[in-house]
Formats: sequence, structure tokens, C-alpha cells
Amino acid sequence: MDLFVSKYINKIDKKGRVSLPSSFRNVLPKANRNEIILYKSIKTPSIEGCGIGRLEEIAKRINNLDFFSEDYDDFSTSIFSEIITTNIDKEGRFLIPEELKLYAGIKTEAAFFGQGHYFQIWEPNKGLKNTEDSRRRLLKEKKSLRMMLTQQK
Amino acid sequence: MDLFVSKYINKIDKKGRVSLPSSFRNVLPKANRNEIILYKSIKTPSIEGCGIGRLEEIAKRINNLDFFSEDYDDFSTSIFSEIITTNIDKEGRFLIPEELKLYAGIKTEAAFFGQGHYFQIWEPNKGLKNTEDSRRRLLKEKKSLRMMLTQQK
DNA sequence: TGGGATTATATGGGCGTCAATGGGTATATC
DNA sequence: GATATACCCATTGACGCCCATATAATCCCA
Repeated sequence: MDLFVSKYINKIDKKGRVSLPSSFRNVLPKANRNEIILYKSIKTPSIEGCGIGRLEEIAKRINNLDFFSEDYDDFSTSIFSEIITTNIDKEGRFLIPEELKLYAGIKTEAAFFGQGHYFQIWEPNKGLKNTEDSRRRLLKEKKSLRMMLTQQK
Repeated sequence: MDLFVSKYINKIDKKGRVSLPSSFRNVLPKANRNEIILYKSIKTPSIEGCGIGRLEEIAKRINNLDFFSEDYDDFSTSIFSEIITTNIDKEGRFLIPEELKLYAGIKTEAAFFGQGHYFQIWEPNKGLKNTEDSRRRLLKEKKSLRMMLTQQK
């Protein structure tokens, strides 16, 4: 499985360490299994994360923008300076930077939600509520959801 | 990781020394890990820096501008003639030239912002405000910051 | 197939190393 | 000699590495 799926709630210890769920670790490429990137989610009070391979793709994309445009600086600043790389120790744990914990309201526990090619980290209660809300919103759009799920090809 | 990412705020001591963040030092090629170049940012009151290897890349960027335009001379002059090389000591610290400190309004603390292939040094408050402004511009103009971050391939 | 043995995961804690910072002193530049 | 800069050493706190334990999952064999 090469996608981040399922959800897990792990504890943050006194040193601030938290285990990246084992199944998430296995999604990371063997070459860079000890480093991930984290950044503030744009739409929600949560942290998003993924392997560093993605960072190179992002860099490439930004490089294609006009270097002397204002957009270039805006993207470059909003992305590169806001992305945080963090190391995963031998036991599969990492540190969530204080600023990101504040942003997500995380204190003693972190809820990991697989999102396919990336994952989100939430304060557990907020995360669960967000899941319910998402589902509720989807069901309201019953028709389109059914189409999406059952449509062939 | 071969990109400048994240942000750090370091102190400038009485002698004017400031630590280049460890993760930034690691981006510099092992061959020239004790030397960086600094220059005034064209668009913002900040200092930009990178390894000396990037000089060629900067030259290329400028060359892509219309040679006969006013911009060409302006960029060429304001960047190349203003580039300053500075050495990094054994502890990873360097001196920010007085002229550049003045330009950026830096006094006792320097904020380092990763920008991918280069980095910026700001007076901390100005730098943080700039980050907010950048993000606000992107979101308001619906430029797809989210796409940039999550898009596949 | 049941139950003990082995392995993996999440978690806790000790300790050495490194990064950031401060300061003394030698060397150099003028 | 005065100022600036590089090298050396010291301190502090954070982080990485190592080891240990508990619980859960898996395996293995009679």
C-alpha cells in the first residue's frame, strides 16, 4: 500500500515525541524513511504532512513561475518558509514543532488521518468532529456522491 | 534535503555574529560550506543569500530578461555589484555587513526564511508580517496555493 | 485448532552529541 | 595602537540514539 489511509490516535510524550503510525511510515520511500515535511493546512486547523519527495516536486513547480513576478515570491514564501522538515527517530517518532501544535490546538494527543498522498494531524476531538461534518456535507450531496462512488470508468 | 526550508530566528551577538541555521548550512555544498553570498533583495527590504554556486543560476535568470530593457541594467547592476561574499566560522556563524543590516532594518535578531534554492534574512517582525501578507494575497486572489501543495505530478 | 512463543508497535526514560550562544585572545589591517 | 575578524574554548538546552517495557499482532507447532 503506497497511500496514507485510516486514522490513528497517538500520545505525545513529555519530550514532545509522537509515533508516526506504522502504516504511514511504510508509505514513505525506503530511501527517505526518516524524514517528513509538515505544514499548516490551508483550509482547516490541522497539520498536513508527507514524505520529502513531494517537496522536490513543489520546488520544481515553483521554479516554473516567473522568477521576477510577485507570485513567485508569494508562493516561495508561503510554501518554503512555512514547510518544516522533521526527523523520524529509530522508533518511528518525531517532534511536532510548537508553532504547528498551537495552530492545530494539539496538546497531549495527535490524531492522524490518512488522505491518500498526504495525511493530516488533528487535535483528536476536532478531527473526529471534522470527519462527521465532512460526511454530513457529502450526504447532503447524495446524488453526486453516489455517482462518484458507483460510476464505472 | 538540498533546499532551504523553514524559518528560524537567531540572535546577533555583540560582535555582530549570527548563526546560519544548521539545516541551511547542510544545504551548502561540502566543498564550499564556509562561504555564502549575500545581496539586497530587489523586491523586499530583506537580504537574500545562498551558496556561491548559485551565482551562475542568478546570471542565467537575468540573462533571460530583455537585454535592451531598462530592467536588465537595473537588475544586473543592483544584484551583481551588490553581491557580498562572507565567510562562515567554525561554529557556523557569519557577519552581516552593516549596509545590509541597515537595508533590512536588522538590529539584534535575524529571521531566516527558506526560499528553496536561496534564503532571505529579515528583521523578525517585518519578516513575519511579510509571510502573512504573502499568504493573504495568494488566498484572496484564489491563486491555488492548495494545488501547489497537494497536486500530484 | 488452541495456546505458548516470537515479533512488532506504541510508549517511557537515560544519556551523549550537537546547535546556538557567549566570551577570551591572537592575528591582521590600516 | 585601534578596530575588525578568525580561531579557540565554554555553557546551555534541545534533540538523537540507545535501551527497556507493555500491549497487540502474528507465527508456529503439537
